Amino acid sequence: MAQPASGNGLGIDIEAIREYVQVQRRKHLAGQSICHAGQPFHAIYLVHAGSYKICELADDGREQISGFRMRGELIGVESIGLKAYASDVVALENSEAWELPYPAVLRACLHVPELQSHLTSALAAEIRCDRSWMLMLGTLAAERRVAAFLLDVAARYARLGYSAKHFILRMSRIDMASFLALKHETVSRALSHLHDMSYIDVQRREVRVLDVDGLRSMAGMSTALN
Amino acid sequence: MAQPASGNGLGIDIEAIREYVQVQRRKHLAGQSICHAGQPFHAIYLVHAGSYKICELADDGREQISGFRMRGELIGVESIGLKAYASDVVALENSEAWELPYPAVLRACLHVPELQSHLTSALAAEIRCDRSWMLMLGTLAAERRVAAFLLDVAARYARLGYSAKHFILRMSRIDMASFLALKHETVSRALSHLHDMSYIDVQRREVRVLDVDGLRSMAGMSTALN
DNA sequence: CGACGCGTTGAGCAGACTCAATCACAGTGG
DNA sequence: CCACTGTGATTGAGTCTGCTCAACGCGTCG
Repeated sequence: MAQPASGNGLGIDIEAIREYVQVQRRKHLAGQSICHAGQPFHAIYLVHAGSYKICELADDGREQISGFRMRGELIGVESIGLKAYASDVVALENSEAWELPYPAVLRACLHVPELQSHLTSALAAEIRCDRSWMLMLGTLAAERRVAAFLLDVAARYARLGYSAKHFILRMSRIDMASFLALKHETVSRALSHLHDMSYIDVQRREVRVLDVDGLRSMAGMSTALN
Repeated sequence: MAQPASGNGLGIDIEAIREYVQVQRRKHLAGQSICHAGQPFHAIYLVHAGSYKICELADDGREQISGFRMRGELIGVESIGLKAYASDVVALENSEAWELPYPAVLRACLHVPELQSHLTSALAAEIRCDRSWMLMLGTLAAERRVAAFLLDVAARYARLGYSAKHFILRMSRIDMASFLALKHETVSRALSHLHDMSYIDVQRREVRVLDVDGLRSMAGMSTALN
């Protein structure tokens, strides 16, 4: 049911909607934004390469990363129904996202009923993913959150066909910390400690997972499933 | 953009879909559940009276309240696309929710295109609401979270036509604490302190707001807007 | 090379937690 | 009617996790 979760598993079938939606390929250099909070909302995006971070902003300047997106995941869906985007989205590395103008997507839904239920399911999956992280952040201590985060990243790389045991973190410690509601020093210490306990091997952004079950038990996930 | 937020403002127009969807009124006594995580998903619900809490569950027994719902708000949308409900939903008092069988809702969307965009917007609003709380929980100290929570409750009562200055909290300190990722003693102390500072008057579950702007500035919300 | 951003590590502090006692209140049964 | 019980709320005292402040190392880039 719950599970680690992040992004939406269900990929939109691009080919099925090409007929109705004019898809634009948008490239972004590391640090460039897809959209800023407050800018007119006109499209959602499907990540095609690289990765992005989503940043929530408060009136008084507080801000927090609410998630990271990689290939096959949607961006901007939380702004549906609004006049303007609700958050900033920034490329973590040189990346590419496909722009799907939202009015066209809505029109396509009328012609392709499965698309409608796909979109709805994707939105619901996004909610479950957020809720799952709220649970993590609300109930796990710092080190356990970091363990859960690593497992999530690993699972997402695995889904894309990359190694779940050896990967490069695309985001800085500060971004990780912001997402996990911690300070970057705490994240750093947690990683060092996981290293000391031989759960992982970590050098800067390069991570090697040595003991998946160890990490899983820290993150409060049954080692049996998955 | 962000704002306090909770539930989805947009009420589904029941009359417009009565023709396609067989709506059942379901009453629940305090403590009774609408649904349990793992039970087959078949319907979403619209709260008609009373209030409910939504509870997320982890494999290892951890659990957390992820939100509260009152009149006009939807329940169960996060389970769309799944075979089974993702969370438990429990009535906080004697309440009533209208059951909308999901397959029928989907079918109705084909006949009433506005319903489709309404539903999508409602899901997106739910995501924004969750993100807004993630930001609160991730960036505000305990007392400020409690202040933000009170303002949110007040705003929701106001929207229903009740007083925003004097209301009864329907949930226990433990439920509030769970939602705010705190311990119930901390919530209790925070409320007492807000009382000491004359921002509120609180006796058990009865709350009187004495200084809205004071609370707003604590919660990091501009006092100008709204 | 020097500057800067990022990451790591240490020492001390403080906010939130834990444990525990007490109080208020509703429900129950003698 | 009141003692008894159980749950929820409040408050206190002491502890500890994660934060703050600060120094330092590494790597990149101008």
